[in-house]
Amino acid sequence: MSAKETIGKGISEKSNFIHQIIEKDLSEGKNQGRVLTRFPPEPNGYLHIGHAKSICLNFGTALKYGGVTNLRFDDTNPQKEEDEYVRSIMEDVRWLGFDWGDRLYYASDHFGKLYEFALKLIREGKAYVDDQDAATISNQKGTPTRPGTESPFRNRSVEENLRLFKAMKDGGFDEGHCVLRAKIDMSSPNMHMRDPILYRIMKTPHHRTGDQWVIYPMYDFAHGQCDFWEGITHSLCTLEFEVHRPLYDWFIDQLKEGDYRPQQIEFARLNLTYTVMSKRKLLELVRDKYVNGWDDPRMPTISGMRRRGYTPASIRNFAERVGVTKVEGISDVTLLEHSVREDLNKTARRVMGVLNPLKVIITNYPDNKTEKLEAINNPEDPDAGTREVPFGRELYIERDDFMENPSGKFFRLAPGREVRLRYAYFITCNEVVRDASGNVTALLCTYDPASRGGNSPDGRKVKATIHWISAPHALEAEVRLYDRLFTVEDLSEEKERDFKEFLNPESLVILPRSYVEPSLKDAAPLSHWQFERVGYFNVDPDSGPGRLVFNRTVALKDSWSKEKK
RNA sequence: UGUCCUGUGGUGUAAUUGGCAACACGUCUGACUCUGGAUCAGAAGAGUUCAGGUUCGAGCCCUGACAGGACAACCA
Repeated sequence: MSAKETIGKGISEKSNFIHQIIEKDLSEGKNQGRVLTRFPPEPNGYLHIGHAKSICLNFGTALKYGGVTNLRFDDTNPQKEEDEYVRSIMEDVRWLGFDWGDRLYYASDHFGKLYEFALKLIREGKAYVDDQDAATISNQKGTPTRPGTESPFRNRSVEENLRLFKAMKDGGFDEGHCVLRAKIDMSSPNMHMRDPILYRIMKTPHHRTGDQWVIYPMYDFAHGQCDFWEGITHSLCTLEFEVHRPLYDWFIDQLKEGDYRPQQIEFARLNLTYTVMSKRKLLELVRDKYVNGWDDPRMPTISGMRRRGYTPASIRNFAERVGVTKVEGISDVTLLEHSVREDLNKTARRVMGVLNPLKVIITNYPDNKTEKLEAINNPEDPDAGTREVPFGRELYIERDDFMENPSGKFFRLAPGREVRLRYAYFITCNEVVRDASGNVTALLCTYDPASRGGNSPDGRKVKATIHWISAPHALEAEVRLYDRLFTVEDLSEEKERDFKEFLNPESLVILPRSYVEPSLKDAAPLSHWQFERVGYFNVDPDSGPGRLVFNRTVALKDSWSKEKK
């Protein structure tokens, strides 16, 4: 199956300013009609929903215009990058439904050419070796409003620079002893043009090149050239690189021979309410154990969302919905959640699960009798068929579905009130059983045998239908309820306080003893289910033989919870 | 006292490139329903940051303000 079929129609149908630029380029015959994009993560962390937006944009755009997309790892800093991240990134991109085919690249593939290019700049008098330390160079940079000053080493001879740079490469200097800089303009209003550093010495083994190199190019010196060598036509990146573009263009000007040059177009990164998106902060949450790893279902990482039960289609649809612009804003997580419900509503099979059980005894139902009742697997999908659920004298219902003194618009079970048990019978609550301290421990009810299957022969109506599970058949399960990780909508507004102060203490609530119906006995890890009237859940990989663990992906929309407030 | 970027309902985006501001999410009604889900029907909500200008006509063009953001890592 091709990527396009996998993704299905819908992806990239909505246009945006980048598509408009590309359509104009295409109409003018630019790049011989070629569209080649790239997704260039640094393998120093796990991908998050913000990356998902970029992945959908890059791969989706190429797909839309008959082009392809390169996956390129920007691995120019061996101190931060690891193979574990490379693997997780590839897994996540594939899981999202995209395919880079054989176009897998690493910035480190281009180290040789980058070195040659640096040599060329030196020969042309456009780069020099600076022996000053980091602090000095930084001070000489000036500030955005004050011009910088030139390094005393700025005017070394070409020969000396060549000799020094080769010595850097050959390990002749310690880390930090010197760097290679471009000779551009120390008084440029654009800080990035003030003799940027091209190469630094780093005696750290690289995850791919080992100890072959002891000098490594800076990102700014690598990225644009990698695009160029790979033949990228449209280099889509986030807004903060806008000010870098003149520098990238400067490098390409020194490099290019014909008309071709990659075109960088910047778009706004994704921000989400109640969420942090910086890799640094996510790493901190993982490293200091505020969450249980990169794939903790509360994390906005792709692996976290996968474990939480979000689907690739829901994430793609979300990316499509938020669109692509240059306006920096914050998208509402509820839009993401809507996309998740929308997809799961169509595909997730319905089952019954009781989160907080309350025992119900049907006093007029025969002891030891069990019957099988037919239940629909998915009303949105007739092909999903039906299943049988066991029914008996003792059941569990949801504690929230009973209220001793029903208030306002509560129309579920209460003393003297009749409700329907989904797919089963009408029952009426007659008596409340309590323990010594007065807590409700069970309900004594009677059922109407004529209402079997949930229909009343006399046309009698009940206000509510509730879910239930036959007590002797119930499967015990651990249910993990997730809520937003942070308590404030927009973390970027809270500059004075540390983001961890806003962690939601109730972001994870574990219900150790919930019950689910027996059909879930062999539910596959990561499979999606709707617990009727409650929410969407999926099987956590922590499950094993005899142990079921469910994650609440997202709750169902619940107008009663609004009523309560 | 720099350079660059951006200002459209609560949020995210549109507006055939100068022609009565549209859509989605959310919100609120109502219908239907064996999920207080889904679905369906409808409503409220912006006159496009502000002030000028060009024009028969401006969210789109021009000028000037104002507001927000990015840029001063040997990070990416």
